[in-house]
Amino acid sequence: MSANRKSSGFSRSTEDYLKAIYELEAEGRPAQTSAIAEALAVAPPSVSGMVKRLSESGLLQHAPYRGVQLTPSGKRAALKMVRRHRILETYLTTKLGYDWDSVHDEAERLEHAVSDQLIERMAMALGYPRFDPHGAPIPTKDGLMEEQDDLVSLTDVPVGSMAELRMVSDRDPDLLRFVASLGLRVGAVFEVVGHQPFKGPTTIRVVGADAREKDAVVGYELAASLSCLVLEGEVG
Amino acid sequence: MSANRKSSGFSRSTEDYLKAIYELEAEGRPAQTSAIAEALAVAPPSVSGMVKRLSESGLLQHAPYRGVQLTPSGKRAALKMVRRHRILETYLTTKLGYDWDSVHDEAERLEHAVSDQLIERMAMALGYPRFDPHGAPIPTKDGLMEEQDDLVSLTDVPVGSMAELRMVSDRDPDLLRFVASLGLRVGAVFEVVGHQPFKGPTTIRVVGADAREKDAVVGYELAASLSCLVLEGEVG
DNA sequence: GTATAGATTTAGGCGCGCTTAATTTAGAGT
DNA sequence: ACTCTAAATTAAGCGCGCCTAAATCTATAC
Repeated sequence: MSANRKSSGFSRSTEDYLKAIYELEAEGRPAQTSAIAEALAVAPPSVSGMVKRLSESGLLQHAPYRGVQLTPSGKRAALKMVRRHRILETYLTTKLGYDWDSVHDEAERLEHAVSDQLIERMAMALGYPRFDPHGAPIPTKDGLMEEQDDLVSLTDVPVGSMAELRMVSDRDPDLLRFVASLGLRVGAVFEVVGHQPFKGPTTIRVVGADAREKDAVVGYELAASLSCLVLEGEVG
Repeated sequence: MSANRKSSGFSRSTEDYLKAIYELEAEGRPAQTSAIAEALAVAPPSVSGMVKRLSESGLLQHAPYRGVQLTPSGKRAALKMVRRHRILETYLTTKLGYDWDSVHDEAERLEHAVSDQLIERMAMALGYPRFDPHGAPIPTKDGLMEEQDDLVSLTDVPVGSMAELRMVSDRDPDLLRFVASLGLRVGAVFEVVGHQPFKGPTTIRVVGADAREKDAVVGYELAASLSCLVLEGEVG
């Protein structure tokens, strides 16, 4: 009889590793030791050790010196954590008045402590939302997640197009606060005025809530992390 | 930089020990090693080890072979956990439809993961409740807790008196379900029909929601764990 | 006053997840 | 083909919190 049994049956660390590996795979990158280490803020040898344990548990496959891949059961567990995280973020924002820049850390801790029952009750109270406050799709209980294949990064939205902000990473609170300060939230509509070359900034014209327009300049790195839906061809 | 920093700054185990010791002290019993061990379902030597660490951290005083006492800072930390637990129980019951018999375990896990901010937001959403669903008083943010000195155990309510159920331990879900099945909840009013001697059962007549009356027989152990307010002298 | 039962502490050890230091491997460049 | 670098792994060890077994203390009974 060991400690640390929650409803998932995995340790806190195990849950963190699975989620981090899932997110790396989802970004297309192969899940390398160093990438996992960086995501979890641990030293690479810690990852080697944990990867060994996880592959012995059948949660992932390990090609030594090459990388790691989730097995179906590992992916299922990871998606469960993603669902928990996003339901929690949505609940905290909708029901308890959290801002979108402050929910991540809270959800990060709670996702290891909640029961399946609590998550389902929160989901029900929210009307089974499909997206979290940052626009990320919420996997269903059965581990199905909507594709977002029509989204492009702001850097790739053609000049002159109208576009809608659809998704921002929840990782960096400062970034989220800054984005909000530009008048941008998920669903905000704007026109792309121009891209500077050589990874320079993008200028956009945001349609504010009061129908006023406001120009904003967004650095390349930030623009690259904003996922948008291009609305139509050219403007007027 | 070690792991496991939450807003409280203590490890999960530390929080559990402090709360358990607090609850033993609150019941008047001296907090002995074996009592702590039983409360936490660990072996006595584990307690000796942890007590050593906790007293080195200044959270409690240890008189070897005698027992343990919380220091002011230990008591503060313990009351914080009690507040968290009771706010969580109240929130889950009031806002998410949990029954009073199923909230304890969920709160037990969540209390280690929530931030101070989340607890305060929940408390606000609930209108700063003074009691949890089992009738236990909720300490304030500053660690003040209402006295409940007018309550007596059901075994001590005089025959013929009317009384009101005010508090039940949240520990045992089966007990709580059974109590509910008798028509008893916090605030329920009943008449004590009789006590059998030699630790025999107590018979009560519960005033139901539909104003019908229902007799119920309650074993001694259970009766001892029901805290009641005696309403007036004799009936009729 | 002493024997003894029961509680407590010490001793020794384990698993998890982390670290740093040393070693091995993969893969790119010449 | 060989060298060199960056990434990954192995080696060794630590802290926490748990365990069992053994030793020790307290307190009660006689």
